[in-house]
Amino acid sequence: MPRKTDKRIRLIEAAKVLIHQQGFNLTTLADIAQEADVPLGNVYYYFKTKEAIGIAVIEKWASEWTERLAKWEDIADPLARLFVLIRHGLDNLEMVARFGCPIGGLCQELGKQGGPLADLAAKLLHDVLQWTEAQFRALGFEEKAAEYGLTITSTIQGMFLLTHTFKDPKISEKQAKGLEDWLVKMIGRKPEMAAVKVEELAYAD
Amino acid sequence: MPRKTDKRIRLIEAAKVLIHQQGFNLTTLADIAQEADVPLGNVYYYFKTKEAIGIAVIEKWASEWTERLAKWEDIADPLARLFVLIRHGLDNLEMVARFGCPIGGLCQELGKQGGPLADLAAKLLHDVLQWTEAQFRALGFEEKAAEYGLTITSTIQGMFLLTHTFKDPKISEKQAKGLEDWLVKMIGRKPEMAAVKVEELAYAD
DNA sequence: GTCTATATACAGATAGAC
DNA sequence: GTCTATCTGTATATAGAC
Repeated sequence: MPRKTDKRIRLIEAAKVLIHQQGFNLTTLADIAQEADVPLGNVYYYFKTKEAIGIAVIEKWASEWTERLAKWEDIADPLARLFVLIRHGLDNLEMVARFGCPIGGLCQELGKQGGPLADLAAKLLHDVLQWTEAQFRALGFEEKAAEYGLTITSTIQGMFLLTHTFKDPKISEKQAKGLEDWLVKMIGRKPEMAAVKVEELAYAD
Repeated sequence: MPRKTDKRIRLIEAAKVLIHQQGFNLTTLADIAQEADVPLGNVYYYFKTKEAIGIAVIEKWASEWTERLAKWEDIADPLARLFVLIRHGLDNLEMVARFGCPIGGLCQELGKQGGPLADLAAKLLHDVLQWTEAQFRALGFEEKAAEYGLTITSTIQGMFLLTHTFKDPKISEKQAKGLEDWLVKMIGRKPEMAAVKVEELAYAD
């Protein structure tokens, strides 16, 4: 039996996909309504404005990532956690090649416009950045944690942008390998990946 | 005496600025016409469609960068050339913090849409990428030139995205320093910057 | 070449019957 | 809660006088 929030969820999911694929400004409410199989006029019962849908979509990304990052905290080795983050980015490279990084795309597009959407999008990336910093602190880096966290996050975003621009997943594969090598060399050991369970690597749906 | 192409040039310049600041899709022909001080209807005498303006703007960026990269070829030391590229990116950090990297922004936004605009935007980044690869080859790297070129270009794009997202020029400053340190360590020496003339560092207008 | 007026299309948003 | 019909604004693009 469809619950009260059923259509709302379908609308958010449809908007999440379409905004990733087309960008926020090019995605119309009619697009979203059609993809969610909801009549256009009915959309406004669930969301007062287009911006409200944008907010809901970004909050959906935020909750997914909060959950994902929290789950990875179960991994014993902080270095292995960083490896899992990097490898997670390699799971959907075909998507990244076609449409770019969902988070990076939102930050780029909405960052220019300012307002609540820009702030929320920035918070998405900020959460990831903070998490990476925390891993470096757990590895014993106090002073350099912020810099290294920035390097990881920035490198991943850079490789995604080039992967998207040149439609070439190999770019991310090569750059990710380089990033892992950098980590191993800097920490002085390899990650304890044996203890990482498969479920913790799976892409949450 | 205003030449035949005077308005055309004003329109391209206005579009170049506005598209950087607002993105391509959010920039209207009315915006561009007003900024260039040209009546809206007259715009269509110079450009048949909005896409045609987009093409002209990207070609303008392309010619600027072609000239800039060619000028930097005059620098004797290829390592110094790479340093000049990195430091060029630090010249307009307030702009980058507000509106992101012009090239990266175009690649991100237009890459999703496909078509001629996406291809032309990708070529912008491709030209820079190729140039960086050439510098590594000039430094004696044959096999690794492609990988290192990718690393430089990708790192710069990543730091610009985070600088824009968090509105913090310090991010680029710190990451650029890290990139320079990586280069110095890898090449095994510092760049010959003494021979780099001030004019070669100046931002072409 | 220039510019006003306007055609056309479609976006976000609302009214109101059901 | 749902959905059709529609309002209103605005974007791209064109027509045609000057």
